[in-house]
Amino acid sequence: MSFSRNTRQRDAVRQAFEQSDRPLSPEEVLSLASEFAPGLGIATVYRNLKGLLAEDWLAPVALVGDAPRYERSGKHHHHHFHCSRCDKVYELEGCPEGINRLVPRGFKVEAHHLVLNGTCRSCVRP
Amino acid sequence: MSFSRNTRQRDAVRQAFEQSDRPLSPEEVLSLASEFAPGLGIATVYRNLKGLLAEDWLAPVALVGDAPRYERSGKHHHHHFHCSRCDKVYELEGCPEGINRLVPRGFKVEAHHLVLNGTCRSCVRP
DNA sequence: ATCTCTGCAAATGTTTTGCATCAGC
DNA sequence: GCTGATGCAAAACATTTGCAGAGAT
Repeated sequence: MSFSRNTRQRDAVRQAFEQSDRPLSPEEVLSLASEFAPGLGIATVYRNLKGLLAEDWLAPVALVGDAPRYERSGKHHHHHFHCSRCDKVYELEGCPEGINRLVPRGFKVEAHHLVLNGTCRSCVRP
Repeated sequence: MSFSRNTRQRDAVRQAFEQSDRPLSPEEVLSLASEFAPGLGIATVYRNLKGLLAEDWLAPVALVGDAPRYERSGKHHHHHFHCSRCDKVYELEGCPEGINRLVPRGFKVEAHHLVLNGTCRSCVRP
């Protein structure tokens, strides 16, 4: 095992996520974290994303037809809403019942991811 | 509007999906469809995937930490299980209750996607 | 005969890696 | 001072596009 050093850049990436209430793409992380660590490079963003995913500080969010986003893990359990008009991703509270009923015998479930697609409030009434 | 011609290659791509009971990646499509259309190029696969998505013959499946897959749309409503050991994607019957309860007021839901992650039966007992 | 589709190769866009240097510890 | 982390540039992938020629209608 190796330790991770606490660099200015890694802190900046973490801050980007702490300050944001929605999942971020690598480019968004670069632009947000650059304020705290000027000169930050995209390669460093990717390296830190990978590291923070490995230590489970971040979790990936998969979206249909769009690049993956990342968000702080360890929050309370929640799901997502992906607006097809503005592409924003919102967090949803709660979790539907009966997910375990879908699991075939012999399969072992460790996690689940639910994404609702549609139009968000801002886009419905502009 | 323009019409799509019925080429050997397009048929081959469609056949790949008809013969498969699970979502496919572009590379998998290339290798399966090549049997019906020798010499098939990856660019043609991508062009046909795009076309078949546009005419709603195919639907994309987003996976956490893995490239997107595609499957025939128009099947009965179902969800997916993604095995983190062998990376296969299975179809699940049924749909959990109460998804609409998660939707904030003013949001309009058009679709939802649920993916369970874990270990499939073949990988649990090898 | 027309005009779309194909294969190839080049172009793009995204993510990863090699390497010299920098900076935490 | 040691060693992991960074920035840059190049490399590796994945996907898209331009173009000349093949093939569907």
